[in-house]
Amino acid sequence: MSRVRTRPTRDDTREKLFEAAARVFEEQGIGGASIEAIAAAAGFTRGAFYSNFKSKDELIIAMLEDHVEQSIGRIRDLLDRHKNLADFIDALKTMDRNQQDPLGRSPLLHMEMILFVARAEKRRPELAKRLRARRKLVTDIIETTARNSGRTTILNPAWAGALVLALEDGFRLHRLIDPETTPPDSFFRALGDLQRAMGISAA
Amino acid sequence: MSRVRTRPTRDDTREKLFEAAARVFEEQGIGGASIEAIAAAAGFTRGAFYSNFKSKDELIIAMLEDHVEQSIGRIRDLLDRHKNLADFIDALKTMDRNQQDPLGRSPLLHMEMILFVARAEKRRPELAKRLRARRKLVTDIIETTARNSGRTTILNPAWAGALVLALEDGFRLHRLIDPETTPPDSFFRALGDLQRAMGISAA
DNA sequence: GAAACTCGATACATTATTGTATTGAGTTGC
DNA sequence: GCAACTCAATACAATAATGTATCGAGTTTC
Repeated sequence: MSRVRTRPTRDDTREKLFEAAARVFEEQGIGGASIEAIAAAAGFTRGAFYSNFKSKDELIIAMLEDHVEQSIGRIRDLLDRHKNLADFIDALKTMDRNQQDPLGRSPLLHMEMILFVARAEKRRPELAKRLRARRKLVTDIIETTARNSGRTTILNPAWAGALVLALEDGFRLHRLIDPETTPPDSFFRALGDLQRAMGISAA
Repeated sequence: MSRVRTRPTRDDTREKLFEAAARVFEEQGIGGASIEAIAAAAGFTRGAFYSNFKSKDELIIAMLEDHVEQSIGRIRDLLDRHKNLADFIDALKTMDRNQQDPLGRSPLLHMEMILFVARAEKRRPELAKRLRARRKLVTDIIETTARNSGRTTILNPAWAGALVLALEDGFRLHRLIDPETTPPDSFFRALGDLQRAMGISAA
């Protein structure tokens, strides 16, 4: 260990580039952002960028890996800490706000990334696979929860997961252009409706 | 009127540029597409492009106006021709496939455009307004239908519209990266569930 | 049918963007 | 403490993209 570190570590630089890229992508879109703009937003030159990533694609892929890993980690963690459903959902509500990774923080960027993955499917099928794995984790949780909580005739448990995820991203998307009629809690409100609808089957 | 027209009309050219832009945007994203690439895809040079549009932004805005107008028109038309709900939904199902405007045809482009509008909100607030108007038309229809069909305690009619639209775009989005678990009829299936859930309230 | 007009092509100047090769300050191993 | 190494900056070459000005074939008007 040196006495005083005057140079940031490699990880610091990468992290700064992630944050900067997120800001630039949000403003200009992934396709519209130049490497120069990203590096500058992070307070670096292009040299720093190329020293850390081979290309814009590689940066994006690294950001995605990071995000999916963190997201899966958070979900597993919540699952361990909150055994009953109500607690779990409560924890979800409060957590959603202050996230460390840029992708989880910005709905616009989140959408942008999904489109990137869809478009990159041919070149990079592993990206879509990662997103599908994350998706499957969530749908499985929901399916299990639905099965255990009470039987239903309205919705089959396997289907419920797909529904919930579609609702989440659907509201996220619509909130971008119509926040007035799409309050932040729309998704959780829909979740509540869904739970009630499934409970009702016993009637 | 001349006897034989050897030069295409202005509208033909614009239409070709729309189609070409849709293809290029789908492949490269809006931000990643150059004017050169769009013009070339349409079989023109950049000269033709600039003769018809001031910039890429203007082209996109024209495409959007076109799409929203057509979409609203189609909805109103369907509404007139199919007075009862079941017919209306059936007509929706069959119509969804073969649409003339590029934006309605490509889910990826549809999403891309929403992001464009969200990002352009500050520069061009009228775009988001148009999308919100289209959105309100649909939610109003759903609200009215829900009110007339049978009262409910599970979902309030005003809320049902937002829910339906979120589902539509949510499934559209997820189908891009996970078509396996998101069949094309997912949205209609969810619609059916929703109808049943609302009907149940009487029990 | 000739003058005015339209629209896409071409040519050109300018700026943006990219990727690589090299340099040098900072760091680590021994 | 000095040799090897790391990493961001700088310089450079090449290409990509933009926007404008101009030209000419085709079209309309009278």
